[in-house]
Amino acid sequence: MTSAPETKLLQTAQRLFCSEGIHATGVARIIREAGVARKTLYDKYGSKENLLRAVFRAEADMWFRWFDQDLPGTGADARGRILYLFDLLQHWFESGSFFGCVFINAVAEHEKEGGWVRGIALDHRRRINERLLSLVVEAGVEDADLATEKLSLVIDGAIVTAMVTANPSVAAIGRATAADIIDHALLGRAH
Amino acid sequence: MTSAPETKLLQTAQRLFCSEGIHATGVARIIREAGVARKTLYDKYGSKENLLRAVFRAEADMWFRWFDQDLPGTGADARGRILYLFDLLQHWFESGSFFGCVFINAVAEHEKEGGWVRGIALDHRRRINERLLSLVVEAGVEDADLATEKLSLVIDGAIVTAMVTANPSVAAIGRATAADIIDHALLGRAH
DNA sequence: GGTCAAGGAGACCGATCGGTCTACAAAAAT
DNA sequence: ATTTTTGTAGACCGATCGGTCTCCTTGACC
Repeated sequence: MTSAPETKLLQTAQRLFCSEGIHATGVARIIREAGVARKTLYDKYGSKENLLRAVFRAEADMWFRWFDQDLPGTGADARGRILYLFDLLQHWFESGSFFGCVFINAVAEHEKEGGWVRGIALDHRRRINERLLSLVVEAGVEDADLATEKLSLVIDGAIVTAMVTANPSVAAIGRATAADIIDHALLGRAH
Repeated sequence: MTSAPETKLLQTAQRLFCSEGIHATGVARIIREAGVARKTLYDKYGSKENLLRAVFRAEADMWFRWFDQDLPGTGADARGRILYLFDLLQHWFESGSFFGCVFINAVAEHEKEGGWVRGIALDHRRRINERLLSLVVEAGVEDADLATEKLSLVIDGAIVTAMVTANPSVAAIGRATAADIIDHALLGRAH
């Protein structure tokens, strides 16, 4: 059974927006590679912009699956789950369909002052950092807010570096850096 | 005295490519805001793509000024110079003309497989990491290659986070993370 | 003062953009 | 079996894209 046109469009757009860029991807190519009529795209999504919003939602869902299902499923302690997040990142980088984070990429190629895209990316970032923070707090870190900001920065750095270098193993660099951050913060507590 | 058309074009392109995106910036807007004739752009640069290459060169020059002039000018030791790099980053973020790294942004909005843009960004990255590595070695870090990769990742993370959040103080987060990395590595040596 | 290159203003080109619309086939619902 | 929905194929629209070209002005140089 072949997926519904709506799903096919979403998956094709997700792939093309990330691998080729959003502006560089015309609707003609999306519908051709999705094997779908032009009218169907506009019946389902109304505009290219709304299709992009759907891609945003899809990638956000991936992150929430990580936090709400995969991480708890490990049974590890908070520190272990934070580090396991980087294993999930590596898995993403290795998937063959990784060409950067669609939020970051979208901000990069849209107007940064007054545009709607940056607002959506900020929302996403805020929600991710909430989840991160609760892990950091559970790990018993001293200055949890600072450690969370550090980890968030490392995650973004790993994503961008993986996009530029096309080398999935940068996730391990991120993981080691995260360990430095956490262990330094835990040391500060003991002392 | 007003700058030469060539300079005006380069500065305008640098600003617009970063703040609005490369594909989203038409040559009509570049020449309008540069106050220059369309023909002049094509006399000087030949194409929009070549203008982008010139913008790449300009941003690379900024980094090399940092490494070859600003950092040695501090007179600090290697660890201090590495940390001072994040003060330079903060200065960049605060400049009002910061809208992300043009290399990263360009990769984000161009084809990632087989395109020429990613190659240029990789070259830039490699040259920056060379400079970083020599600082890390001078700092006396144990596994200098690993520490360099970590620092490079943190730099990219700071740049991207500053672009998305428009908050220059993330440079301080990056600086603190860099300190975690270096101190952890120096600790490993002592032990 | 005459010459000539540099640059501005803007018409113009083919291609492509996002988006709309019509015509028709397949399938689902009744 | 008939109606209604869903989707495809593709013509078509105005706008904009990057790039070329002509015409004209300006200012530096001899």
